[in-house]
Amino acid sequence: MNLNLPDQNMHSSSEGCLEDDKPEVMLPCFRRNMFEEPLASFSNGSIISQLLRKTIHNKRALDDNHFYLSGSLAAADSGQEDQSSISSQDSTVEAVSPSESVAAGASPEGEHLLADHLQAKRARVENIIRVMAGSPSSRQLCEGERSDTEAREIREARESCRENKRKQRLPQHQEHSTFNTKEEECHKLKEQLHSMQMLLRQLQEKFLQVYSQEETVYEAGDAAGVESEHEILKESADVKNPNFQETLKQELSKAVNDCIDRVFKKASSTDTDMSPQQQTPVKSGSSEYCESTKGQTSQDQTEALSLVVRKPPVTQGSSVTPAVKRPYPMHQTPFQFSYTPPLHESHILEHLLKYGPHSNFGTLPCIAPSMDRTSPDSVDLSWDAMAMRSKVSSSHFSHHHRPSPMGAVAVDGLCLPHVKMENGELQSLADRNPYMSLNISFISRELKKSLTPSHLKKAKLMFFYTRYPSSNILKTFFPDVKFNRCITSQLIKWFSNFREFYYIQMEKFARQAIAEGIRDVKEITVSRDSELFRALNMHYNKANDFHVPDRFLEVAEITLREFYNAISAAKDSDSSWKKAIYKVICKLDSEIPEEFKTSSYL
DNA sequence: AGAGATCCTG
DNA sequence: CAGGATCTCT
Repeated sequence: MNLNLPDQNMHSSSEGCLEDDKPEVMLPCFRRNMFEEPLASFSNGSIISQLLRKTIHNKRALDDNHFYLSGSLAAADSGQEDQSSISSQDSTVEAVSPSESVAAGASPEGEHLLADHLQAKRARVENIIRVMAGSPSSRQLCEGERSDTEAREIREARESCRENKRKQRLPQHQEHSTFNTKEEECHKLKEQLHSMQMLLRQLQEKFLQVYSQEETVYEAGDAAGVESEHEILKESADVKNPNFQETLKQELSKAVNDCIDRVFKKASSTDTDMSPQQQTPVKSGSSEYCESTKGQTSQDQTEALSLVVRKPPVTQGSSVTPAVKRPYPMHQTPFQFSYTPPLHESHILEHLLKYGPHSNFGTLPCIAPSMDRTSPDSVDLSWDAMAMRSKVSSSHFSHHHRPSPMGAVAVDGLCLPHVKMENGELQSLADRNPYMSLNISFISRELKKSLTPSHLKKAKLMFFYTRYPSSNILKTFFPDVKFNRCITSQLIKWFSNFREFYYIQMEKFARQAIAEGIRDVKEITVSRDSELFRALNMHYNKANDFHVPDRFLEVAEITLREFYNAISAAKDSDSSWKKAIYKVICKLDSEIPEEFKTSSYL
């Protein structure tokens, strides 16, 4: 009554329209990686051919095809292959990589023969990769078809490998360090290959699973869908999946192929750096490598499939934390092959989401220099995990609208909100890439999850801006949450509880003011020093690491005055006297900062 | 009927 | 903060 109720402008703040999406945040790097980097990486397409050419006339070399087959199959197996199989793969890398065979392609008359060999070998390598992507049955077939002679050759090669290892036990220091470096690189390469192979299968499985759910189970709702999910999967998989499956296999095979090209190129360049004398004992290098990597393989593989990536120490490249978070910093790290982390599933998934399956996996952080993020492994999507990280640097989180305490490490996860923003762009991409949208939908869905304590914390902070969020707002601001009826209700309930506490405090302090003899409503104010504010801040911002917006103080003051007036007018005798107040307060919601839209905000 | 808000209780 | 009851609104 005696309060000046805010008009519309009062809460249509200057923070921008809710739907004011900002495509440019993401777009530049998106385009860059999608269309430029793959081109660059394709220029390396003939690496395998070059490497094969170098070894083609090496009569003493073991049949590397067998090695490839063995190694690939070993890696394609779900980590249960024995160590000797894996080490044979290692030795293969070594056997091919040396570049000492200068004479190989030198003789002109050998060109035709060489070309034939080259083609044949390349075909075999590609075939192996296809086997990698193939079904377990096809794999078994290959195993079964392997002749006894071949098996024996492989065993002999392994023996030779170990034998040479023993002979080379006492290398010169320089040589040793060279090999160590090379081992390190090759080991990481092997890990990456292994990871990709694992991912290949997982992606295939997920693809099948999700595609069959696409228009049936998921839309029908969660609870009911779970049980029927498998039946639907069975029914639809046979009809729909083959084409998509094949295409996906091809795409991933292509990616793996290119990855291998890069691997060999790197290995080759490493060898080139060696002195001629060091290059000569080719097998010694391979044997050393073969031995030394054996022990680590099984251990290192164990975490390569985790979606939640362990975070290494934050590299504070720049001294100052950026004031404005860039979801995809343009910062590019130099190509440091030796220090690249293992290829994680999350990398693959993110890559697929951002660039689509037709893009080149060479743009992945572990392989290519063009990382469009500062922290290659900050891929965890969860608000939860980011909140955990924020505890480390929560001291930064003290200013209004300060986007992220993570600073340079700020990550949007899969940037689901951005994906929504980019509908137009994505559509054009999807036109060129029919599987893009499919990837986006299923990957984002796969990675969403239920509410966590960190979501609760985020919701409380959001309460400073909105007391009555709609379900749409909730969906917008919790992009990493898999919404269903239950989750939505829970979130709504949270805000209901927040309001309850809020209104209880208001009534309490209003009565207190009246009891204190305050006669004029203008005497009632809410500042950051107020007891009321402290109570509210303690409830919604317990850690006190969030700067409560001034607008919330205004709203609190208005609410308090509403209660004061109502109680003063003895309206509280009416059972529904609060409803009028609620009606006023619900109009005072303001815009939630954009930063809250990111799943990684805190 | 279902969603959402409040009230009450633990 | 969750669960249940009740009420309102569509």
